[in-house]
Amino acid sequence: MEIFNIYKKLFKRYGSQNWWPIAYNKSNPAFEISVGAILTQNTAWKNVQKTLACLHRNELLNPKAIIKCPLHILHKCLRSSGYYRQKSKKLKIFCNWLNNNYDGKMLKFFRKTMKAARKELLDLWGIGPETADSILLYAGGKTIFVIDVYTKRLCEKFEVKFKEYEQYQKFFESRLPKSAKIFNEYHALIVASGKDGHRYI
DNA sequence: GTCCAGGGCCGTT
DNA sequence: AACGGCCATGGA
Repeated sequence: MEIFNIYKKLFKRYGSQNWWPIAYNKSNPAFEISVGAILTQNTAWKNVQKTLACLHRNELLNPKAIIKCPLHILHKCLRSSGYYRQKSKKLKIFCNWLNNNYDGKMLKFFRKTMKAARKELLDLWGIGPETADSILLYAGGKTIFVIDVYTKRLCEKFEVKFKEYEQYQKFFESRLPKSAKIFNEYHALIVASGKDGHRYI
């Protein structure tokens, strides 16, 4: 089945997913999205929501506050997201980078070309390809396709298998309209479908 | 009790 | 380049 047809099929079944879900900073969501993208690494979103709520409660959903926050306080909020020591460190590194280079503003960062922006994110400790691309697509509106474990399982169903992340990415991007909106919706639909074990594909 | 969640880093081969 | 171990909580 064609990749774009799978998208249409999933859309008909699951409808618009409205990603990325924003709970708090709706007027300036890019930072919250980036934090969520780091927190949800190999972790159920439900557990991340508790952390976001705690961060918001403690007025920690901004770069400067996280930079200043003592580690043991950050640990408390992050515990429910798992890997809380690593992820606390990741948030600190991300916030320091953002504050030092872009005045704490994601919008300044997103002025860069996508390739330069992607490389810069990947050079940060704690941000790999999926997290970088989630930030670029969902926080920055860049036209880049996010690959995750559900995407690879979907590919397996059609006996499509690669070694590298970027190969999966090219596979999808080359078979779809070059549209951030479609990339956005498709990845979210793949996650929705993956949670059902891709049973309707 | 086991397995998995909207991964990524690091050391060894 | 490839592979395994590690990180850690919470729900099914």
